[in-house]
Amino acid sequence: MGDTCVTATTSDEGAAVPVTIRDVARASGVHISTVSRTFSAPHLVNPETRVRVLACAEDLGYRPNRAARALITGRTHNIGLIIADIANPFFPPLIKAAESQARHRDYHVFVADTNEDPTAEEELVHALAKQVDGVLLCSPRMSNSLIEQLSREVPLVVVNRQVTGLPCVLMDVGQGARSAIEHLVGLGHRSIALLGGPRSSWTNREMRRAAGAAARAGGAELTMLGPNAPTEVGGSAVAEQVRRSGVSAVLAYNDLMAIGLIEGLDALGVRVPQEVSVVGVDDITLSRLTRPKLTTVATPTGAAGRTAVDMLLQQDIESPRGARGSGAGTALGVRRTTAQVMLQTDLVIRDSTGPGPYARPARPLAAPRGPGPHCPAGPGIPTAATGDAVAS
Amino acid sequence: MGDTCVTATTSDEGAAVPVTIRDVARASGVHISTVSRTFSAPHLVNPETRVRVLACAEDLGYRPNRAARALITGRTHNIGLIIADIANPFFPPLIKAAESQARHRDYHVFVADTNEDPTAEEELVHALAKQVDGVLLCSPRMSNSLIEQLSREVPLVVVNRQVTGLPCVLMDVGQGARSAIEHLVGLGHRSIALLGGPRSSWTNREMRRAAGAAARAGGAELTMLGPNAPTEVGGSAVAEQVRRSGVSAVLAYNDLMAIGLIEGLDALGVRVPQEVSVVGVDDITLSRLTRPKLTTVATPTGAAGRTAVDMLLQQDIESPRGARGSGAGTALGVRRTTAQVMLQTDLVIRDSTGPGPYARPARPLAAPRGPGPHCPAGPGIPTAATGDAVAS
DNA sequence: TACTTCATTGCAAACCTTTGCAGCACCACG
DNA sequence: CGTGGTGCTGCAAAGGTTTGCAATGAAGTA
Repeated sequence: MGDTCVTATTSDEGAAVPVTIRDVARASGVHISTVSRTFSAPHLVNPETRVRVLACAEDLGYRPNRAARALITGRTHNIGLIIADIANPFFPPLIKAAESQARHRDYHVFVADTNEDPTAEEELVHALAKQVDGVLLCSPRMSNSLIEQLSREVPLVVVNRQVTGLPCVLMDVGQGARSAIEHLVGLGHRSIALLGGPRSSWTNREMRRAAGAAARAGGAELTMLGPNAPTEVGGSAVAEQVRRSGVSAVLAYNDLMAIGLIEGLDALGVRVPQEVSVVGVDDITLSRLTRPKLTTVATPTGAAGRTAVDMLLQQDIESPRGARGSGAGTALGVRRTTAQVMLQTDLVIRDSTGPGPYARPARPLAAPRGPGPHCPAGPGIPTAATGDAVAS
Repeated sequence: MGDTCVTATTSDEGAAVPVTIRDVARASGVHISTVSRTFSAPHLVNPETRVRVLACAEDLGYRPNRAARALITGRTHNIGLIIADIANPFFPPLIKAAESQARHRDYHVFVADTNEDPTAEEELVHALAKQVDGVLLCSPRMSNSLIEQLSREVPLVVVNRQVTGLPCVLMDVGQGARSAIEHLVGLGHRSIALLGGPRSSWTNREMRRAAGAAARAGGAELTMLGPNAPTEVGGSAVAEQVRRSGVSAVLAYNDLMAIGLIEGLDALGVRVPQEVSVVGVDDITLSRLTRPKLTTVATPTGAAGRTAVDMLLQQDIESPRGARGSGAGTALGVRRTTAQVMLQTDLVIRDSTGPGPYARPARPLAAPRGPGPHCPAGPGIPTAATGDAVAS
């Protein structure tokens, strides 16, 4: 085992004797149903008995078995959160917001990472299906039809993807891409590259569409580069290609790629923003820490997490899953309400964009460092919509 | 709802009719037990029947209910992973390694974030207890005694904390802190600060101990600063204090704090490493992206994740939890094997450390930028021990 | 006093699956 | 022909909980 130091000891330890509702019933001299009610419907049991039962439960260290409860009620009070890549700093704020929102409603969140792998996504939905009351699918890479199919197995809310008939939380990256392109055109750039992300990404398609339109409108030429891995190395890998293409500005699929690209250009001796301007998307905290600080399209990730949880729980509550009456009954479809909410994005101008070759020298060659003229006050907090606005 | 755009539609959709083993049995004309065996013990059922059952199952879209199965077998094939802060880039590599290792052994991983909150930690262990076969506790903030108590409820493996009697995966931050101090002393620093992390962190205590000893041995004075939040803002918040203290070098609890500190010093006009040298711990990817690149103690996070999963599964397999015989039987303790493994750390020298006031001018004042003289080849890949070495 | 109402509790079925045991048919062997 | 074995299947209990229904007793009402 080489360098690793291992010490091992064997010990007799109190085995995990699972204490059940039955033990508590025996100890407190009541029927198990009374114990059950003490926990799940306290108003139905005599205060005296209640305290006695609670005391015994406390004493024995009893904890209700949520799995067994779920078997009957059909509600686990868990929600699943499937994430394309935990290592992408875009997601943690979303995860935390979702967890906090869920906690307020007495739900727990189980996060799972798919490594951007569609197969893992599908498998995880199946694995989670019976253990959670619903699943949040964040930036899924699988096909729309598969998502629809899976949604029949477990309630789904999709984030960063539009699937008709399913509740979706979207961020207006179209608007964001447009603002970015307009910003660049305004700075005097006429030859711009769009650094694409994963092919199966909805965000990617939206950006292409919107950026293309905005470039046409602004009289600029837009070169599409990609698809690429949405990571730092994905960005640095195309630095050479960017240089050869001769563009003076780049809009990247996300901040990670933008940062990677800047690194790559730096290694090639290309200066940002003096020779090439770079814009990212997401406004991850990292984008404030690199030099130059990154101009980027801020996405309201926290609001997205909260909204998604709200939508899931709302949809979930109105149609309990474990319909008691089995077989013979009406197998009619449930009238289900689906909503799509679109959250605003905001361009945050920092130091990675500067004047391009066609910049009007109206003002005496503004210093490329420092906040651009458009820069709003402060670090650019997006006007994130609060997540509680879900139409019925 | 202000800026948010919401569209809502109502649709009739196929309800999630849960198809059970019974439906499959009816459809294929066999008893439910045969269906069960088709999935969990295929060799016991006639090949012909098997294909028929499988066809029906496929047809009906049957998926075994893992929760119900767990109720009987006592095994969920899930493992829980409780993380102090998902947003800390230290954790994602650990999470991914754990997930990959678990997947190889046909387990799923549920991640939960506690926001560095001990209460949330305890609550999550309880919530997970019956839904997983074991829990990995990463950098826990609760007390040792509480951890021991919880370990009676569900098998636990602790990462980044030493708890006697429990399996632990540790990283040798003591050694790391020593190397860092020796590195600084060697550069001619005699007045060094230790930027502490959370008070309840085992790593924090280890670092204090080891750094203190190393400083004494090297004839340097060590100032303890903290406790602080183990984040970027936690680091930048003490920049002023660091400047006032007059030290020429700082060892930070982790990279995030180190980076925050550098930011803060930069804002104060203090240059790193010319005026103050800074060393971090963890070697997160970010530490290669900031300027100056961070000198840091690399911790083998991936190996830690893999090892922890291995230890949990090993401990788990040898003592199945759902002991069939209930009450009357022997309530003796199970003979349980616990091991502690210590993984190596490695100092990676980059650009945030330079000569101190007592540097020997042996060589003509080396340029402070660029890799230091000790820098090994490449980006400093730590010689991480592979995680499969767990003694029994 | 007789009847209704209410609060509290017990009973037992149900949720979905696994699994020890037993039954059955069939074959081979002596 | 009897015996034993084998391969497959069914039966029913078990796992921990919830919940509709019924039973009990007490209090209130006429």
